[in-house]
Amino acid sequence: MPSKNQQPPELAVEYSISQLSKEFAVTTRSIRHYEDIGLLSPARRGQTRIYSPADRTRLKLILRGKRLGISLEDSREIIDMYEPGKNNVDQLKKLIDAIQQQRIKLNQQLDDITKLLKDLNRAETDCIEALKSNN
Amino acid sequence: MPSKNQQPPELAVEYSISQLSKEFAVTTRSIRHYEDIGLLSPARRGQTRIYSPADRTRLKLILRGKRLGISLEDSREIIDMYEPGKNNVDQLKKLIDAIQQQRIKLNQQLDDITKLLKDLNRAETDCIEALKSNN
DNA sequence: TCTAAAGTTTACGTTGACGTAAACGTAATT
DNA sequence: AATTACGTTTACGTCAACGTAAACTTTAGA
Repeated sequence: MPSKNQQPPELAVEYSISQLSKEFAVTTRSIRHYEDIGLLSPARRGQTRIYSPADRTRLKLILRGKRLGISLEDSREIIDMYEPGKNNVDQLKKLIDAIQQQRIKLNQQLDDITKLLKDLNRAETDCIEALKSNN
Repeated sequence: MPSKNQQPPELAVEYSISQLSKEFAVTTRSIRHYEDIGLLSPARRGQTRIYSPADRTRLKLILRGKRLGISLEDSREIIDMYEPGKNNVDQLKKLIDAIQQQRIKLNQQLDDITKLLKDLNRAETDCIEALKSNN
């Protein structure tokens, strides 16, 4: 078993699947699924998966994407944006464009969220009103 | 056909399914699906569906939810929060709690989005850097 | 030594959110 | 009268994202 020590996750050098599963409250099945579709590729010690801090970060990004309703396929794209190391000029220009697309979507989400929050505020005050008059 | 006039959608008093479909760039199949699961219940003229401004608003809320990755079931809950008219005290307290839960989730999303935007900024500058040195 | 905990692969099942015909009705245009 | 545009219902299909066994191995601990 990798990393038996109970230090904060940030400091570990490797992780077992169940450690990550617990830390991020996601099933091991999901984590393996992300590997199945090529979003993760942890090292192996024998048969057992060994996750590096980098793997953990990728998982974190995947889950953040999920919370934003981003599909796994789209997450793959986004995550791959972060390493423009070996891309050629053409690729890089595409990347910049994709980044801009994402930004647009995120700004739309920002707008949606603020509106929803306002709606919730109104709904809450309405609730409190109703409570007062209903008592 | 309801509302043949070409005035801005806000001013119409009723809508056909294809009007809404075009306005919000969603298929009629989806709109009917939302009805199937009880998220919409438009009036009928004969067999034909007639959507009121209120129906249109509900659809708008559903789609906003979708953009935020909210499931249709959860959207139903949220939308139902907006009309605390005939609820009893117990229901209202539950509602306020649910509203608080949603707020937490939304604030988490806000955090996620700002982080993602920062990441994208970094990715973009990296891209531009790579472009410079690669030329 | 046996058991319990954690790991593995393989593979079929499920759920949500629609897509995609098929088969038909109605109403306006040509 | 026939085409076109829009509407309807019914029903099977699909795709993503896992859930859920089943059957097995490996390792740590009583």
